[in-house]
This record gives sequence, structure tokens and C-alpha cells, in this order.
Amino acid sequence: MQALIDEVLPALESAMASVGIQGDYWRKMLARSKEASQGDLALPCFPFAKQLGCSPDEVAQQIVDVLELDIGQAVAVGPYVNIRASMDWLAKQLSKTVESKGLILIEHTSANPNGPFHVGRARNAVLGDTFTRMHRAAGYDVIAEYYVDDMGKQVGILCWALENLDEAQVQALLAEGEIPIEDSPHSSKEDHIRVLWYQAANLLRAKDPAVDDGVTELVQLSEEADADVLARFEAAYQPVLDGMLVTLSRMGIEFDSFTKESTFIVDGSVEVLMNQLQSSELHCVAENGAHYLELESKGIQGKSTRFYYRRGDGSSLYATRDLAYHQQKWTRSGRLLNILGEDHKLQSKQVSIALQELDTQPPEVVFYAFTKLADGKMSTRRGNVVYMDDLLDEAQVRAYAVVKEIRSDLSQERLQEISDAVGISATRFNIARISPDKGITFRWADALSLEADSAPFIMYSHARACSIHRKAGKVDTSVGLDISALEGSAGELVRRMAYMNEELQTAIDSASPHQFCAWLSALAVDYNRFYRDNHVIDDAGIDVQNYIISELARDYLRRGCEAVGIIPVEEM
RNA sequence: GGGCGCGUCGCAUAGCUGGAUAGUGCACCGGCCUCCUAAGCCGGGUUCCGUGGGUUCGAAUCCUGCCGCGCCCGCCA
Repeated sequence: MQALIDEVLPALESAMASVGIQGDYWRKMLARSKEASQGDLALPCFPFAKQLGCSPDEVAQQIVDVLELDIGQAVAVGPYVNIRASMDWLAKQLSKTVESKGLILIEHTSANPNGPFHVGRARNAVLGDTFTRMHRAAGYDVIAEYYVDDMGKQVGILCWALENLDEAQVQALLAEGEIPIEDSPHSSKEDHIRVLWYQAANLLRAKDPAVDDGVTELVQLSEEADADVLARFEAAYQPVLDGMLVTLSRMGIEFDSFTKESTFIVDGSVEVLMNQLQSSELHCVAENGAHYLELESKGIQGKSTRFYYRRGDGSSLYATRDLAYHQQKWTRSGRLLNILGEDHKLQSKQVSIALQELDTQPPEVVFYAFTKLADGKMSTRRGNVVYMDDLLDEAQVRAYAVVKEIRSDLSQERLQEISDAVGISATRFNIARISPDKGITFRWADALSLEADSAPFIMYSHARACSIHRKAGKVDTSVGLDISALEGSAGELVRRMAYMNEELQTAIDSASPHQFCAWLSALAVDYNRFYRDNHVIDDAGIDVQNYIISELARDYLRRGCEAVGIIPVEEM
């Protein structure tokens, strides 16, 4: 909408001046209309009434009387000036190409490789990948990055378990701890196998202190960049990580690069940075020699004002390595975006302050609220989880039932292909369409919903457009679109499409992928209405004008789907 | 105890840089396939926008008290 505002403003300015309204405080009042029927932009005239000594309705009319727009028209409706862009102006927006906007590194997911990917983590992955896709659609180059925790306690426990427990012990411990061993098609995946060792070791820790001793020793060695231990860690977690990545790939989520936490111990950058921090004005040393930054002066309140970055024994902490990691990321991209759960808010703030002490710019961060089960928080350790592999299976089974019902004419193979796409798209969209700061309680029915306002609805609209495209065959479109003649639902469809790039950019800038999801749903609605009112193919042959619009919409629907991770199948 | 976030129809959700009758989906009721995919379209809503104050011409939106829910407050990751 900003492009339209920019175009309208000069004319409006002179109109306001000639009516007698001083200043430019009203500029920010010019905003998009709430309803399409009211036009594209609206200016409320209440505040001018007193100044001019007449009613808001009269002010609106006066402004409209002197306002000369060449990109649309203005009408006074009560106390509002409503401005509607002309079809010609909208058409110009459609023909604009996406400009290149530079590089951004988006780090997301980065889940500990200690077990299968579960739905609690899915929000990070779906949001991260949706941001990645939206940025790409808007003209950015994106590095999708996964930070691998390859040296913490969790990996240490996994490694210890695999080296010290045999299968019988694992089975016995899990039975005793009442952690169910799932029997699923994925039971033979390494992430699903190795998580049992991880869970068993966690149970054993509670009664055998030798476990923690062993783990602690491993973790300490890893922090000293012990090559042997790091290699053993990798041997333990890599098959798990690979399994997780298979799940993510199934959801259409791929990464361009992986960075291991141990990198920054091995290359010494953490040590360099810890020494640098000593010259910070915030630097303090605790009684036992631990180093921290005192953040009280930086607006951190309560008990958490100390940011420890070096232990009493001289070693670094996770957060310290995170600082080194951010410095490394800045060497790869001029913009950084992190997708983090709300539990990382404080830590992220502390890291940002510490980075500034190192003369390093903090990253942009998007936080999202947790996904929990109806009976509490998810935990891989306790086995209180719904694994993504199982959710996707279920989604695809349910989708298959629906698709088969409707399309009995399709081959088994085609049915499977479509229902897989529907299942995955619906699962993703059900996450992406919700505001990130709204908490989600996981319910099967919601997660698998195939109803309207969901991915299948949008996919269906796209499939309709594809069907028309197939049926129409080769069409001579050289006459072009006579856009000024458009009205009704065809005009509304064009209007919707014209704002795609702005909607995309706004969703990116305000970290609100759900807004773009809403735009996409609205586009699908508009296409369905266009479809109802305007036939492309009928007895008389093909209506070229309608065909061109349908083809435009097909392209916009496809691009929109790709930008939010919906698979735009061509029939369903 | 302190910090951050959330609370909108039976359920879910949008709107939150103040402005027009608070949108949308589900559920429920009715209508539309001799015509390009009916997973669609059209019609049907009395919501103290958690609650009490305040600011304003105007408050779901801003300020503030209270209530409820979530997250965080390790020399863990």
C-alpha cells in the first residue's frame, strides 16, 4: 500500500493546503481501508473539523472536491475520504518485476540432535522455512542455516549411552521408566532408534551417578576441543541429525549450510572474544575467577543481570560460543535473522548486548510462543512427544481418505502423490497461518484440518486454474489484457494480485508470515469468485480476456504457495 | 518476587503505530452442479473484544490497577 500512498500524497498535500488544513500531521492518518468495498486508502477527517469550523463530513467533501488524482479516484463517504486506485495503476503494479534485495542469513530450527524431530520443534522449522521462502519470493538471496549443537550435555549423554549401554539394558530401563517404545513405520530410522538410548541414559542418571561423571568428562573434553571426543560425538549424533533432516526434507525444508558449535572452540575464536570482553566497561570477575558482564545498566532487571561468558575454570559457555558464531555469520551475510522460541528471549537480549560490547551488530530475531500438548510441555527426554514423522503419516492418511472420496477417477499413484502434498501443506499452513506470538496447544484435529482457510482450499483454487489451463490448450494471448474494462470479481482479483509484492514485504518487515498467509487465502477466495462469475471456456470457445486473468491468477497462486511452503499440485 | 508475552462469538483465529457496522474459518440452518474441478459459491451472528479505572471528538487498539494462562530469571544447553 506504500507505493499507492507515495503516489497519492503530493496531490493530497496540495488539496489539504487549499482546503486550509495546516501541517502534515495527517500524513500518518492516511491508511489502508479495512474493507475492499471502501477502496484502497482512507483518510478520516474528524480532527480537521474543529480547525475548519465545520463537520467532518463537510471536510471530507471539500477535500474530495479539490483533490486531483491521476492514479485513481476519491469519494467522500461520511467523514472519510476513500481513495480507490484505478485499474490502470493496478495493472502497472502487476507488471513490476521483483527487484534483487541482497543477501540474508536465516538461522532456524537448530534442534539438538538427540532424537526425532517432534511437533514442538515444528514451529521453528515451519516459521524459519516460511521466512526463507518469503524472502526468496521477495527478491532476497537467502542462506538457510542450521546451527548444530555438537558438544553439549545432550550430545554427551547420547554418546555416552551409545558407548556404554546395550540393547537389553535400554529396553529394561525404558520399561522400568514407563517410556513407551513406539511401533511405527519409522522405528528403523536412526533418529528413532538412538533416541531410546538417550532416554534410557537419562533414566539411568537419576540412580547412577557414574553416568553423569562419564558424561561430564566427555563434555569437558569436548570443550577443550579434544579431537577424539568430538569425533565420537559426531559418530553418535550425525545419524540422528540425518534422520531429522529427512523429516524436515519431507516437509519441504532444506538447509544451505550447517555450522557446528565446536568450530569456535577449535579455531580459537571463542578465546579471542573472551579476552576482548575483558576491556568492556561491563566486565567483572566473580570470586572464583568466572567472568561476566554486568548488564544492569543495559536495562536488564531482577536476578538475571549477570551474563557469564567464562567459567571459573576458564572454559567458555554455550552463550559465549554463540557470540563467536554471530561474528562468523556476519562475515557471510550483511543481514542476519534468527528464529527462536520465546524461552530464548532473555538469552538473546544478553547476547545482543554482549555483541555490542564487541562492536558487533546484533541479529534480527523473531520469537514464537510454544507449542504444547494438552497435557503439558513436550519433552524428548521423558518421551512425552508427538514425532513429526507420525504426524505427517497421519496427515497423509487422512488426506488420502478425502482425496480418494472426491477423485475416484485417479490412479493409486496419483492419489498418493496428491494426498501427500495435501497432508504436508495442510500441516505447515496450520502453523504458518497463526501469529508467532500466539501459543499453540497441539490437537490432532487442528493440526490435520483440511477445512477452508487451510492449505487445501488454496491448493484447490490453484488446481482449478491449472485445469482451465490444460483444457484451454494453446491460446493466442497477443491481444493482451484490456484491464480498464475490468469490474466486479475480475477487478477484485486483479486488485488483490496487484498488492502481492507489498503484502509480502510487509509480512517480512513486520515478522508476520501469517499476514501473507491471510493474503493468499484471500487470493484463493477472489479466484473462486472470479471463476463463478467469468467463464473462460464455454460453448462459444475461449474468452481470451478471462483466460489471461485466470492464467495470471494461476501464476500468483503458485508463487504464493511456494512462498509459504504449500505444494501447488496441478490437480486434486 | 522481577521481566517478557498472551486473554476477541460454543471452538479456533485476524485486527493491536487509536477512526466507518470488530473481519474469517469450524460447528449449526437454508439455497446453488443439463455450463471450465461443489475441497467451491450465495444467504443466515444481540461477541459487556478477561475485568475495573484513565486519556481522547473517538479505545479491541494507548496508559494504569486487578484476574487468568504461558515463557524466562544456572559459572546448563
